[in-house]
Amino acid sequence: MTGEKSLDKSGGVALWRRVADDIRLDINGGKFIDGGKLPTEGELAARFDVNRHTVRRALAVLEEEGIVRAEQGRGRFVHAARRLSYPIGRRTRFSAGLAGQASDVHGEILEYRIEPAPLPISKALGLTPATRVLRMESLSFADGRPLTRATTWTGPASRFTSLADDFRELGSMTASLHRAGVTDYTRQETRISARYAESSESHQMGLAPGAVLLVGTYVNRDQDGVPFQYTMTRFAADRVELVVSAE
Amino acid sequence: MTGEKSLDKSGGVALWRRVADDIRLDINGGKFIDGGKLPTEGELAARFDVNRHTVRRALAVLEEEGIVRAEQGRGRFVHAARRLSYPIGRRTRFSAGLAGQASDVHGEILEYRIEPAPLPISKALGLTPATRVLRMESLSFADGRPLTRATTWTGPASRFTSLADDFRELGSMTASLHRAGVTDYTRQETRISARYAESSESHQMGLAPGAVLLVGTYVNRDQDGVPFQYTMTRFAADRVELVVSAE
DNA sequence: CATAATTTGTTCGTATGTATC
DNA sequence: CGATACATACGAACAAATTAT
Repeated sequence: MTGEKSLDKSGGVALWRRVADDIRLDINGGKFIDGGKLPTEGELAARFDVNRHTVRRALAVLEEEGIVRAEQGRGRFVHAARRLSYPIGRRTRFSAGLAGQASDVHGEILEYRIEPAPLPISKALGLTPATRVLRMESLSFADGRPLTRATTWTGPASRFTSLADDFRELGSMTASLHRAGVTDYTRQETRISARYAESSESHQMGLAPGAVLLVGTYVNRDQDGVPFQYTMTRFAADRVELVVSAE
Repeated sequence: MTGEKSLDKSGGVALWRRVADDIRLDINGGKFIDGGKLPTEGELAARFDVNRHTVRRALAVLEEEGIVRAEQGRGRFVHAARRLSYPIGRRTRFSAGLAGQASDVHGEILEYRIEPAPLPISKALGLTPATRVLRMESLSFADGRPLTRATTWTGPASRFTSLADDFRELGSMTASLHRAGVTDYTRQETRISARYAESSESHQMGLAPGAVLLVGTYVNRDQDGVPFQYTMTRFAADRVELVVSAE
């Protein structure tokens, strides 16, 4: 047996929430076979040293998320969703990277606007401050589930007048960029951090409040080495892992 | 201005905790200049639409963490700790990667044990199941603050009998491996995920309960291409970001 | 088939923590 | 600093569905 799982004093997070997070970690970490049976409420209550009600509340969360299914008199059963592997590299393309892992992959624009570039963006793209750029807020889905929430600054705006419309029409960033004369693009480096989701983000991605996000930021350069796009992509950490491959 | 910051119904996380997390995100995200003045309690209460007591409790947490400093009658001031950049690549070496960012970098072994390799480990290292390997639990520090918490399986054990002792003596994994005949090593790929810290992890790393961890897992191969080491490293997400560079 | 044991589902009550005013 | 309303956590008891004997 794995032994006791003791949880110490709160820190502002409810006990049922910590129990739910812990069980979810075990499920996603493969400690229960998919389709297998979860320990009973009583066993879990004993293991975490909490009341059965607290365990039930935690399990209710996981049922709402669809990773646990309860059957009266029989027990609870695991329905683990496989985590997708998202490749990070010099020539990463969104849909190509997920090929073979999900059958339906598509994107959706939430909002787009032409506006002066914020200072860090204009600096990263080598533009004079306040040059106008296209900011796009978008969601991507894999098999119907939200996978990423991205903010993309593309500029200067004069070079990418129809990018948003093209993306809406074609559903592919690579194809839309091609229309704007970007025949090829690469990224120099990707910075990866992690943090809690803000409430708007968890709402848009259908995540529990305070879910964990992987955040990747990078600059794309065109075939001539000119930086033209700054992207911040938030990944739902319980649905995807990032894979860095040496080339 | 960004407008209202509305926080929706709890989800098991106390309001003061969500306000604290939100302000910390803003500080770490660079929305307040280091050394600059934070909005007054009243302004923050209005912005988050909460009671002033709630803001005070949130700020008390941030003061305890040392990223906010209160001064009687003047206000509160930001003391943002710069996030370290940890390079991820084929030839990553721990201390070398942080050179120039932190003056004091060192490691510490919490525990080590020779034991049969768990199935995923033996598989990744190409060993027959249950071959004995050396498991090491370690912490690393940068400028006195815990930065990573790693679990390393090195095997087969017969090849690395004195690795733990050497590491304790030399304080360097690269140097210790050299003694065991590993003159050079590289990693093929790194998988990056993120999750909440378990209570033992947040305790060992001196983090708030439920803090966010970046988790990197990778396999190292020696100069002959033989996999000999499987590592899982947990990074405190608010102290470090990972940087993937194209080579 | 009958009954007991197991497991989830529900309803009380009580004490404490959280958040506002 | 209280007074108030609501969420959180525990404990005990019982009902309903399923499985084992």
